[in-house]
Amino acid sequence: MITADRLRSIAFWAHDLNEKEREYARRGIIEKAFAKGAYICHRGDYLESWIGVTSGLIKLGSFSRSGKAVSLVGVPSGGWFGEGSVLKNEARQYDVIALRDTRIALMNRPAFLWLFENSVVFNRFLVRQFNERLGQFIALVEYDRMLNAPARVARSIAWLFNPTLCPDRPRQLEISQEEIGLLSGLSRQAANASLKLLESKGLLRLERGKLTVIDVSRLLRFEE
DNA sequence: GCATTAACAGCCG
DNA sequence: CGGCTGTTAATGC
Repeated sequence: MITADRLRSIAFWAHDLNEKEREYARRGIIEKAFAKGAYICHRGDYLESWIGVTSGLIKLGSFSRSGKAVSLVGVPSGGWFGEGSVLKNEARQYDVIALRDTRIALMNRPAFLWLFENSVVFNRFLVRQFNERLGQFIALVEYDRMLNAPARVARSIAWLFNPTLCPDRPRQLEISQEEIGLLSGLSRQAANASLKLLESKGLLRLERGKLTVIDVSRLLRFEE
């Protein structure tokens, strides 16, 4: 179980809840650490928790029948995901992998369902969250069929900075170019070339193991 | 053509 | 040293 202070710092959605609701949330949450490369869950698992990334970076993805990795979307520190699987009480649709050492928060299903049944504010949050994810997944269709490498990298990064899914993210993100490649479904070398192009266009700034986003909305629309 | 893997040198913490 | 980056060469769809 976590403290009220801890809840405030890891759960942006809890800010507008009333005291009783926050208390239910707090008591339903534990934290766990995962090493770089570890699976947080596999597709097909019944993981009965709603998950928040409290530090580090994870990736939602899966494997095609041929064994090829399909990367869907990254979730950076501050983001929460998996509400669909908890609500429907169904198996996870995707593998979840820690791209670097990562801490996650797990809210158990009873706590989640209590908030779902009792809190209007929490439900408003959920609707916004679902809506935003739906937009991302629709954009993913375009992503595969129409976009070249730099545009893919641009979107993969921009999605990490989605202000609804991950509000108040610092513009600077600790992420290596290899991890960008994993998120974008590209090799490290291809990610490197794309990143340099995006930097030359003034959309972001590169440092060793870090990047700073300069213009999220241009990244989101970038095509070349 | 475009992206991938392999390989290597340079750099930085 | 070990991890990250920038680049090139060879290969594949």
